[in-house]
Amino acid sequence: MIINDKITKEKYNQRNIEEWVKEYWAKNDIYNKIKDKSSKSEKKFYFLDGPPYANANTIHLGTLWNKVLKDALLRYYRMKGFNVWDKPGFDTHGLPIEVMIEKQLGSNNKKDIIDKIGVDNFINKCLAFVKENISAMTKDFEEVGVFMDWKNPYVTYDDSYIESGWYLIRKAYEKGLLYKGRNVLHWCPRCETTLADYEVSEYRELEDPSIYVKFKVKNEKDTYLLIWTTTPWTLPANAFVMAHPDIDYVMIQTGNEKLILSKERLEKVVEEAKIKEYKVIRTFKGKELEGIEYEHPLEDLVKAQSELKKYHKVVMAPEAVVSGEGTGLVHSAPGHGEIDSIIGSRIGAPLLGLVNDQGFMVEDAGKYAGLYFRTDANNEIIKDLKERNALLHAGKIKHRYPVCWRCKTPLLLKATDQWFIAVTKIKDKLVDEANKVNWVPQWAKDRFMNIVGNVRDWVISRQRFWGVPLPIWECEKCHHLEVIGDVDTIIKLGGKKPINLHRPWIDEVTLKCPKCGGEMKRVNDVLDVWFDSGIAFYASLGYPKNKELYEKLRPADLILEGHDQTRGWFFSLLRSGVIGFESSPYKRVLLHGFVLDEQGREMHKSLGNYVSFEELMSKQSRDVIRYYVLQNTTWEDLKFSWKGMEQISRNFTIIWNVFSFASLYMSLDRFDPTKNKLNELPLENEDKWLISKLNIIIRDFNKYYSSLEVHNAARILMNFIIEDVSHWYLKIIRKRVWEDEDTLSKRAAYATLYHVLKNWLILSTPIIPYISEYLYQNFIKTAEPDLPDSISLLDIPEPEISLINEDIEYKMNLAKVIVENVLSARMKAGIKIRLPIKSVIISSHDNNLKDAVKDVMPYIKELANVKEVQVVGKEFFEQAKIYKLEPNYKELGPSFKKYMPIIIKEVKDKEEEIGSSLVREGYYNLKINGENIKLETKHFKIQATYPEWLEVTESSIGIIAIDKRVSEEEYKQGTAREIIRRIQYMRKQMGLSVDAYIETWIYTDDNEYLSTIKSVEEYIKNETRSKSINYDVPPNDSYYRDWEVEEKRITIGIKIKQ
RNA sequence: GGGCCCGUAGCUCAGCCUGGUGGAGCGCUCGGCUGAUAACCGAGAAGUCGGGGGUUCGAAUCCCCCCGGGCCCA
Repeated sequence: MIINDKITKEKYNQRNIEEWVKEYWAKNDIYNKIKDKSSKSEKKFYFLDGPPYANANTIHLGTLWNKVLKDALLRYYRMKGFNVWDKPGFDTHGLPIEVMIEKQLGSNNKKDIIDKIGVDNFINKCLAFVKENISAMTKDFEEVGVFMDWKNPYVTYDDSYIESGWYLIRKAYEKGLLYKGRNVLHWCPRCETTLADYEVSEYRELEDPSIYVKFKVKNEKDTYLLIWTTTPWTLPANAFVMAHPDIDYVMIQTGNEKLILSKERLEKVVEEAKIKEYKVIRTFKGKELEGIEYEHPLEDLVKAQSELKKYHKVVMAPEAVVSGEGTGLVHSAPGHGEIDSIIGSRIGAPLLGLVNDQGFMVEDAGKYAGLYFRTDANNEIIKDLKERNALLHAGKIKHRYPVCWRCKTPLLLKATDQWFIAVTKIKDKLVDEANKVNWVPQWAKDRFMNIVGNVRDWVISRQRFWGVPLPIWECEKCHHLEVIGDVDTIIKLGGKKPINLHRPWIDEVTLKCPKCGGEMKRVNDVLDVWFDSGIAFYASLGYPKNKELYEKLRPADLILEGHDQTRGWFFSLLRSGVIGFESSPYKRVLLHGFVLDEQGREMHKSLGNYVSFEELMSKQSRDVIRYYVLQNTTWEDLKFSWKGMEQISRNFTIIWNVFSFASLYMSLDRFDPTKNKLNELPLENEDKWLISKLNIIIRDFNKYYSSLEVHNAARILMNFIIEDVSHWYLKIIRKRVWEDEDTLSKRAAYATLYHVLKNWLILSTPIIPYISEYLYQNFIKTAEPDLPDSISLLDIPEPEISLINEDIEYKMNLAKVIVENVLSARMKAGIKIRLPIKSVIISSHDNNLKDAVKDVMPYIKELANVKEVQVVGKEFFEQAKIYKLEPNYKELGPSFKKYMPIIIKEVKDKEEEIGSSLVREGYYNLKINGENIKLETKHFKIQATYPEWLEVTESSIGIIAIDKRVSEEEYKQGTAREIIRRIQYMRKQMGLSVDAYIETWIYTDDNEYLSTIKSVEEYIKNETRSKSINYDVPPNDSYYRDWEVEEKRITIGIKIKQ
């Protein structure tokens, strides 16, 4: 079929295009057609989607980038003939969602959930909330053209998913990795749950007491250990004092008391405590303090102290003593400090905590029982210390203090019983498996290996509700434990399958103890939410219920997420993979960056720099957004800029114009691509050149995709259509295309352009699928109706290496250089392009130039308006008078190394002499310290001043000059072009179609000028499709206007000629 | 405090691996072109290549230290 002119007639509007395409895809079920095609392939491609957290009803720009990048890759792999697994996922459990629902329901703590709201009600609310969010987020993803299996996403709240989770816990148990332990961990007293290390991510500037407390040394009169703390509430749980064996300590006398503290801190402490007079009695190493016993100032007020008393000694703990703060003596409460607990267990001190789950002091805290830790307990303790003369000084300190990442409540450290997986035991295997993974970019691997090398045991239990229930049942009688791997086992052990595997329903399931026959109840905890997404690699495929699918697809061929997921998802996947399957669940990882604001700061609603998905979509079109995020270097952060997108949107106009140009002329000439095959037509050099370029693009595009450099693929794609096709090729073929007659040359140009545009469109599909589908449907497919229903059903082309033509590349590049230089010389000389240049003179070191120029003459003629090009020997420019030299360090350096500074100086001093010798002889002998140094032309860039009639420019190929002298003949032609341009302009103003014929009137009272015009009448007639030219005042019914051309007044009139 | 990434023109970024006179696009000023023109071409202004030190005849590039931003951890 012939090409129609739909694209030409249409006014370009990207948004309308996208709406049309969106509708087209929906109506014609394109996604499923693509899936059908892809699923027939034997080449598997298991892509695993990192599930976004379903806690909002819209997506962030980062999430958008994430999915668009995934889409750009999946579309590519499908078009490469892979059977692509594209199930998206959503992460749905966890504390953040619980907290949001709590806020919604006005709950303040766990007790409210249990007593007022009801756990079943609460869970149902959480479920409804995430379901709504999932459908809203899905809509957003679809809105930017993400083709994934949205009808069948995996969601972590599904019973089947939960059961898959149990499988891993059971596996860990079977391998002896699951254990219950008592550890000091961060605890949120509002959420009443422990937080894993990585959840302690938020800090606030908070004010705390900063107190210096005196611990009396036993059996020494008026002698005290001086300790410093910002957490007075931990003092009741004090067990011992830590000191550094190698640093210097001092004993000072102040008043009638002796204080012991570190030498380094003495000055600071004295100043802060406002001690006026003191004397250093003795200086000694910390080692000497080891074993010194002390009396705790609150001993009698705290019940627990009767137990802790026996540990009241100074213990050596270099790892716990920071030299820059405090007093060098650190009070230690093993139940409330991480390092404290480690040192404590070394000396056998118990992990005794005195704060309950809600943050209040417990019974064992004696006098302080019932007080909230950071407020009332602190105050009361400080008061008592003061009364007992145990307080040297009480000040305030503002410091970064960890708060709960969801509810912002200040955290505390507290010893609790939790379930762990002993990841440290499988560290070697983790490292081995991690090493097999291919990372893009490379450096991400170093980062990851560093993380893997520092693993700690994984606290999997959380004391919450909305999560995968921990599948552990304990016998009330004999304390036997059963770790359940699936629902069948529940039934086998006498339990009933609940209507839903979540709490509270699962809590009601009791089992019969196989050991003693007693009743077994489930441990109340749920699993860390990181557990959920970490098992996605098999759980999203229904394993182990359905073993086949995972066995077929494993391992994932590609995962890709933001660089924050290095420690997050990438790591938890690996961990689960090794625990459950002894192998890494993925082969390849691609990192992408974050979306930051224009200044490179994080986007926050509170900072006012936040751009929402909605705002973005209301201001920009989908393809522009897609291209904008995809062209950014994938693993670097994206500084979001409206202007940047605006720029890209302008490039889209050019894309459109290219197709519009093609459609205009091809339709006018009734060009049929199916009947005009590229290999049957006589291609001109420029055609061969463009096809060569195209094949380079195809080659590189595939290369970039295979190394996951989508940004480079996107960049070369745009660069090609703009620079090579629009700016260069279309300009060159204009003359051929304007021909009225049906020539083979014209057809060759059309066939070339059609071939290139079609292939370009196919390549661009994964990146900008809307415009490419639209142009495919309305430009390609109208001409080739037998093609499939969507451009996405075509294959990504393979490069035809034999068509990559270096010779033509070289020549075309030569033409570009010459044209650019001629234009530049014209500019300097003030000669308009309409005025032909008689002669261009080139002197080059390139010996092939003379022949090459012949081949590219047409381009130079056409684009630079030049009559002839002379390639001359370098002697031609010897007429020049003055030579200026610029050293070419790249050449000079390697040749002369150490002599460089002297050479540079000599060259400056004897510039003209050296210059003219270089030009005339080709070399110059420079004597330095009696040594002869031969300078050659290649060592310098030579500049010269030339005669008046020459305008000279320098280029990479040599000297390019134009002859500025304008003869009669050139003047005539220039005049013709002046007139032509104005007539063309008027034609356009009138809205005439390009092939319409006109009648033309030209009137001027300058007779000399008129005769010039008359002498080029034929040329003007031809170019403007004028049937005749009348040298008279235009009639009133013509379209006419006055012009001033080179200071001459002229009236031109035109009228359509039927 | 530690690990990794980033810092180049007013803006967005390439160049860095493999050292050789600092680039592109946009924006600005001036000039030109014109039958795909919201396009295009040319010229100009604009840079301590984050700062300092080192290696080298020569450093944006390699090495060390520091500063700012990001991510992850402590």
